[in-house]
Amino acid sequence: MSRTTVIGAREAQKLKTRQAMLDAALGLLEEQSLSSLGLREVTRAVGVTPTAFYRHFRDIEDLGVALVDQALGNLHTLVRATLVEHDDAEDRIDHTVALIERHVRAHPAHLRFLVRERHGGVRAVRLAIAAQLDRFVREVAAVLALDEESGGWSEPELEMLAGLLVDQMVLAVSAFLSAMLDEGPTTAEVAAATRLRLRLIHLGREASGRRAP
Amino acid sequence: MSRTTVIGAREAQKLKTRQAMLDAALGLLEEQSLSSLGLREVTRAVGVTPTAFYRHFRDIEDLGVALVDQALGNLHTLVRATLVEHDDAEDRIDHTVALIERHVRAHPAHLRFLVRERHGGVRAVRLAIAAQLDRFVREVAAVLALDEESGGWSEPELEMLAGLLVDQMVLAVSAFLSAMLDEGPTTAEVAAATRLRLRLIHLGREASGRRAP
DNA sequence: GGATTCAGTAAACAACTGTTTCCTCGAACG
DNA sequence: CGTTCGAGGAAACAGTTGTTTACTGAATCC
Repeated sequence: MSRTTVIGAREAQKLKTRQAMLDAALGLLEEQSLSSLGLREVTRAVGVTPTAFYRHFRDIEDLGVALVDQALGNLHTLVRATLVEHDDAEDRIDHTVALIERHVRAHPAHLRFLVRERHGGVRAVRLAIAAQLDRFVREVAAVLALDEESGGWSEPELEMLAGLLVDQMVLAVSAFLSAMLDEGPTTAEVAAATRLRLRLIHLGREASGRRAP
Repeated sequence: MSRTTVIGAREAQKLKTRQAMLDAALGLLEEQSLSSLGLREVTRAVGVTPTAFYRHFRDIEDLGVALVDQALGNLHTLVRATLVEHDDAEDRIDHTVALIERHVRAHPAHLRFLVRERHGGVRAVRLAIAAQLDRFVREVAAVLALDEESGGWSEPELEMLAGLLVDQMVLAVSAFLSAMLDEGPTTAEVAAATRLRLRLIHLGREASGRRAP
């Protein structure tokens, strides 16, 4: 399933420094946004010459786009699995919120980058994130379509619901990150509030199906 | 109701340059984020010396915080008025979405700044925006409390609902802004999708009140 | 095993940044 | 009316930035 190319020690080293730059950039981006990140900052943090940067990226914007894919990488499949695994509404909500909290704790920098640059100042990165989230929305919609309660729901309606849910997840990620910095409510409060919101949305879904689909 | 201080020609000029700096900054921020905005950029755009900047702000962060209040200024009261004016759910949704679209067209730069810096790289600005939005949430909750359907709703539950709605408004603002730049869906599609979302949330509210409040 | 490719280096470029110190000159005050 | 005050200007400061050009030396290819 995974396309692996046999790899020489030559380009192994290249990939290693490339990844080092991405990691260093992610670290530096915890306290600033992409549009103020300097290419010299990145290379300095890695320990290479500024010129080496150009062997891997055209400019910082290019690096940002590369960063998007890594950041959204696993969350897709994790959420999908959680949704498929549980079909009771309350279970789904609890497990999804717990999953998000765990994921934020495990990869704070990646997710901070996503949340920050989703509406950030670099157009190409904004578009890359939007494209990834769109894929995510369609995946979630596909899972929702399997539920019994999706009886008379059209595809656009399901995508609307999925979009609503994905936005709630992103907002939850942002709130968890704030909680970890002691800005705003605590982690427990964020989890509780998110569950409440998701429950309300679920009720809306049920009610919507029951009257005019 | 408005506290107006009698004003000399002296500080009238000072306020004028201060406002010119805020406006110039807002313009420059359409294509970058606050953390990359230079104080020299701002003064150059206004046509004053870099040193003049310090007569008005300690640094760019300070200017950013000042910008927050201007940006959120009117939307509060407009939304409040719209909610109070209509109590039919469908009317509320239609008028609120229309109001948001109009407001985005009228003040794109202010709103872009808000959406961008809400999760942006400058902590003080993030906190200022969060504080303003929190006030907004409490205002909306207060209006919702007047509805009949808010029978057995506790205050935290009402604030949860209000928070959900305010987040939807912010997301709608962001989507309208993207539409104006021909990123993503068209303006009409954004309006339609937002109305769908708000309807679903309203159904959830009704259903939630009907069973366990 | 010799030729070639290419990741990373070294040094220099002009342009820009935030901040300081001192100065100017018109309005405001007593 | 003379004095004080304060918004804005001039010039210089040491650092920083992105990008170019020419190079080295080790892994790869034939």
